[in-house]
Amino acid sequence: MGVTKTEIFTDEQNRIADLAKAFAHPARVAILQLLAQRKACVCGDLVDELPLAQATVSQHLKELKRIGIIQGEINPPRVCYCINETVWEEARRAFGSAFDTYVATTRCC
Amino acid sequence: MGVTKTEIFTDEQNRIADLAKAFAHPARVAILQLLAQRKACVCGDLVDELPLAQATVSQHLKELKRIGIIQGEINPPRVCYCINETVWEEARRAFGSAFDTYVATTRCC
DNA sequence: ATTAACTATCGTATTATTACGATAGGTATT
DNA sequence: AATACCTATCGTAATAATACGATAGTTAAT
Repeated sequence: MGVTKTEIFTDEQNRIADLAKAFAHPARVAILQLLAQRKACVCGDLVDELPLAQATVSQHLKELKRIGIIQGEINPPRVCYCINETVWEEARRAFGSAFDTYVATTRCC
Repeated sequence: MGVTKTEIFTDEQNRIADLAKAFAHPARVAILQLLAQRKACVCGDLVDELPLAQATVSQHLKELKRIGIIQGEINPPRVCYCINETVWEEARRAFGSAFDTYVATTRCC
């Protein structure tokens, strides 16, 4: 995304932006929905479910892992992915409180 | 962000991704925080608050307007921006139900 | 040992994003 | 009318993101 001067923003703002990136692509939304719905971890089944190349899915999984919202356990030759509950709750709270800062009082425009 | 095959995903998935983009950059998080906190609309004060060029702030505002989460009322020579309550609530519900689809039961990996 | 199956990574083409200076266009003030 | 002020847009450079084929590396099965 171009340059993004992260140093001029607070850690909280940068973290929220990063957590939002987890949901900022429909493929990642789909992956997170699949992982959230199935109690059992889906592994490479994700590739079958999504009309994307294996390399592309793997790339999205890598991004989600970087953010921390999912985790993978290597179980060769497969890898088992699942939601990282801690980060999931962190994201829930972060967005929750972000939305709560707006109290709909009087309109202005 | 490259190509993004939106046509292979559901409308809901694409909408969530779009709403997430509103928060997927720290500058936009900062803008939304300012607009949410102040009951009165901040206008070009945003440019003073953020250490970014006026053109850059305007570009972020345009993106937030495209998503619909903010709205601007032209009041020349100023423009008054504020949260669009409808879309704000839409986003709250969308993320809320997204997070609720995950019920922490048994771990798998 | 070969083969098959599953993933991650590399390389690369294409497109999107970010940032900013410069400019244009609007209104209010002088 | 000229000026000052505010904001949007244009043009552009730099960088990030998306997607995929090809390849490499792993383990299980033959």
